[in-house]
Amino acid sequence: MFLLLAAHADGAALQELTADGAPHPAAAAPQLVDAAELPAVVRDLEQRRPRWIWHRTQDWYPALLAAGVELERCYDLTLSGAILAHSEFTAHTAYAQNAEKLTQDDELQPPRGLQPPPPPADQGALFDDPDWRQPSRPALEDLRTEYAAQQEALGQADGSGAGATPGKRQRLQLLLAAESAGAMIAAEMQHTGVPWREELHEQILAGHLGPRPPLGHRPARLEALTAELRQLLNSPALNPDSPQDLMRALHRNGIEVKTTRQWELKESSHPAIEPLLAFKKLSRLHAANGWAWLDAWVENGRFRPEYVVGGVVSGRWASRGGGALQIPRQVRGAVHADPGHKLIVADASQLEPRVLVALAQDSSMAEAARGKDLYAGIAAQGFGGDRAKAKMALLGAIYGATTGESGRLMPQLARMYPRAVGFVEHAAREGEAGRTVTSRLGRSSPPPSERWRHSQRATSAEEQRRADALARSRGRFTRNFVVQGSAADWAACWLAELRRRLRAIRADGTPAGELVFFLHDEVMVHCPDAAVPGCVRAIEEAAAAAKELLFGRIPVEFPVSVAVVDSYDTAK
DNA sequence: CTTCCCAGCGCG
DNA sequence: AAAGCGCGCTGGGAAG
Repeated sequence: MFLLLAAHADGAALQELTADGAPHPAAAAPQLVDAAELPAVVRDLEQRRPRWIWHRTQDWYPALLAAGVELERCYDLTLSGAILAHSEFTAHTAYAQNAEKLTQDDELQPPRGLQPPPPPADQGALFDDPDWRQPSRPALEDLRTEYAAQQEALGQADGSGAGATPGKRQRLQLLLAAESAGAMIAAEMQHTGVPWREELHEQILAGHLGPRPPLGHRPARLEALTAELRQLLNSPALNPDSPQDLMRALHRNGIEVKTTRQWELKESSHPAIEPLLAFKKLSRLHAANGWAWLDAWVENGRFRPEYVVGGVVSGRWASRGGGALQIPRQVRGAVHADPGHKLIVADASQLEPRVLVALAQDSSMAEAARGKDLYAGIAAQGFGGDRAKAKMALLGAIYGATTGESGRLMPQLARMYPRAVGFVEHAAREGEAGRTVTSRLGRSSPPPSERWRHSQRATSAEEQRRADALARSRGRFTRNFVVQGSAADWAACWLAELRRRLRAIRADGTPAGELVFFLHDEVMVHCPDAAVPGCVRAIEEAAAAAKELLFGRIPVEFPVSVAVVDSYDTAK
């Protein structure tokens, strides 16, 4: 069952659709629902297990969650439209070609059918009416047309799979489902929040920085380090937070650095370096995750960041506010399970290299990946057992390193694993030539900008040099995109499969854990003690399911390492 | 005064 | 040891 939900007057309009997006013949007229009644109506309809189709998950789901309504599945028209408009799998469709026309002038314009209605003609008179600049709320019929167009494009994605290998249409359909599920999970995780013990965070801060200072003042420990630095560098007014100021002071004292980055400072043995590095470390803690952060982002024992699904071109999530995807190790001790609960922290070990093995179907590297530690396997096969070397070589191949240690190791890696290295090299060539590359499930890299294409028509030698540098830079991007993007595909499926299993456990009436955090290749579940074993199993089964959804039955494992802990800092 | 960019560093 | 990918956030500092 497909139910389209659109904004209407002071509430919503609801319409049942067929699978291809036509109005369902049995219920031709949309149902109008008052905003106040909506949660109850939706809860009631959910019993028929529909797929909810809506413009943006963010517009509807948070309020429903706040009203206590959880839903099983949805179709997010904005996220799906963005994928379909750019995917190589649908590039030949009318949908993608129309989208391209519409976005030629403005990269950020949403797919057709999703633009907000133009403001009313007498907009000037409404200047102080807050309503006219509200975010887009497309009408039901526009959304229905858009859904039908997306389904048509999806149906035209060519190729069903060979044997057990999923074909392009299936993969793209899977990606849209996983992306939409991700949008629901993001809203649910924001609703639930990460369990965060403020008093533990404050203990960490006090231990490093001293007691909480008055507003606008440096904490005692930073004050003391500043005084010490001013003396050691003979600079009584030095502000060590200012790179320019600091650079001048360092130069006056014969410390000839080109930047003030920590690794460059470490080269010097001047007595001021040690307190300076200590200052930088603590200053960072204070500025990014200090008392002000705690005041702004943690409430009633929960950290509730906003996740931005589809916020990264590769398919990774981004976040807005609170730096949710950069929780430093220093403060992870404050992430603490409630009484009678555990945190289950699971991460996919060496995800990107393993994804590369599967993408390239490199059987030699698959052999090396049989054990828990892929890098050790590679080291044993050809780097004299030197794991660090093997790791640097492989990451260098994925990132496109050309110089330094990892650049030097590339030829050997290429001899050992011609298929895996050839795969990323091919992606790099495509990018250098201005073409697009695509993840396993069909998310494509953006085309080069007009400025980039223009640069490639260089005439002078100087222009040519710059053009080549830009081309290589884009090659590194597309090289990484196929791996990072496919890893994001895998992670999205892992997450969606895990959510499904946790819901199934809960539906039995058994207590189950809740997803509270997701970070590229890592999930955190907050779980009643009794539910831990079932939850761990769900995490592992979901990982196996994700592999099969992406690649079919192939002899490459994606092991997850699972830690059951009270506190996040003891997870790794 | 506000707005924008940079350097630096946190995460994967 | 210090290159190569993707992000967000902060304070400083320049530009408007």
